[in-house]
Amino acid sequence: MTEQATRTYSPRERMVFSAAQLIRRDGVGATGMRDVAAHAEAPRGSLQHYFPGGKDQLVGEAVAWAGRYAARRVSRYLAALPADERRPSRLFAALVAQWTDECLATDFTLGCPVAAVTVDCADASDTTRTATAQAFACWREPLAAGLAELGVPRPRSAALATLMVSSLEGALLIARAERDIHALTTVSDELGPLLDAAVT
Amino acid sequence: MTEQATRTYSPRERMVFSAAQLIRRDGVGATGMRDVAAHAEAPRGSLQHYFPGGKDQLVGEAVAWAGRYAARRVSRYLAALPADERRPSRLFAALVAQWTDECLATDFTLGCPVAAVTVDCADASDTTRTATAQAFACWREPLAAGLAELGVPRPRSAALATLMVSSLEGALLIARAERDIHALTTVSDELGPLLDAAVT
DNA sequence: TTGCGACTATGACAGTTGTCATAATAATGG
DNA sequence: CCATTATTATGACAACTGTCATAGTCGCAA
Repeated sequence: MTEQATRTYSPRERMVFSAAQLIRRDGVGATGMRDVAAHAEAPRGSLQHYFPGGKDQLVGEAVAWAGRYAARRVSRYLAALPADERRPSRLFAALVAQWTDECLATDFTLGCPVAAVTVDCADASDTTRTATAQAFACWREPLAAGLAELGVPRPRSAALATLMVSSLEGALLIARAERDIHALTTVSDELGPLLDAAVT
Repeated sequence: MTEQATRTYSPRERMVFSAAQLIRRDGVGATGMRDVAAHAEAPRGSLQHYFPGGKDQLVGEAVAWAGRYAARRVSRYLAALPADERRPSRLFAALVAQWTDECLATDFTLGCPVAAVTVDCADASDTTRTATAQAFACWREPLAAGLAELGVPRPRSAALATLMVSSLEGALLIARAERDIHALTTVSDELGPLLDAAVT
């Protein structure tokens, strides 16, 4: 979420990226298309060219991008786990730490774009709602696979993956409201033993 | 959240109530003040009279109302627990069931107003952000007290309360995106044993 | 060159938004 | 009854919003 997207990325990609960035900070309603173009340093006229579906399409692609990004990050953290820390609790702690660091670095200005779109569009636009559902699935799937790889039996690993995503998402919400990391660390600490106890 | 607010409630109360209702369905940005007045069947001119602070004040009061409501509900569920089910897992299950029923009854059109305001206003308006923080605290406090009453030692009960709120809030988000109860029930089932194991 | 496609520029559109100024009405206490 | 306040009514304001129509520019192939 933090890599520079000024060059080597096409204007189209930058607009999707910027949309996700602005949405997770201000919400969908407060994010105008003109703002997106400006933030992406992309020409305004390209909006209707690349996104003929209008704002719905742009928001949908932003959410899809965020989902793929989150999935990639899970795989990366799983692969980067030290040999003596290959436990579910460590994977979860790494995920939480990522959000914690981002919260502190950005002074709690950024949330989760998928959560924002869910809250703002779940009842209005069905296409974007579907996009959020797929984004959550996209996030949960590699998590469940990772837990299985760490020794959690298969049907259970999926359930624990949804528990991880749920508590992480909720804790992020609370952290942003309180401008305090406490909820995130609490969730990580409390859930750790439960996760490790699920390995056979 | 479902009681009829047509009579015996002042126009002012109805507007706050309607604001919370509309916000948790459409988000803050998509909820206009004219919509709130119309939904509350209140005169439009009363808006600037009762809420001279503008939309910020109205949103803030709606969130505060939602926080108090949630707190009241926790106490009620705690008191209503059958004598042979006075365990933390049952309290949590009751809370989750409440949201589950509401999701099914309203076809997943309604979310949590506090979450919506957090996502939409955390970075924009600091007064409403503070309101969301207080609402979360308002919700967590009686939960921690309830856990303590059920036998969870004091410092731990607060941590488990934030874990409960976090996972519930996140699961509600996922449920709304997927239009499926599954995340809510999963969270309830998986967290139950952990909660009961904390009683001394 | 010519032509054709991809991309961009620009301005206008109708519909909102929140907010305010102003005035009329209802209620209440003297 | 009057006077004072609480509430409501109404219209207008400027500032947006997303979307569209139209024309423009660029690069590239024939």
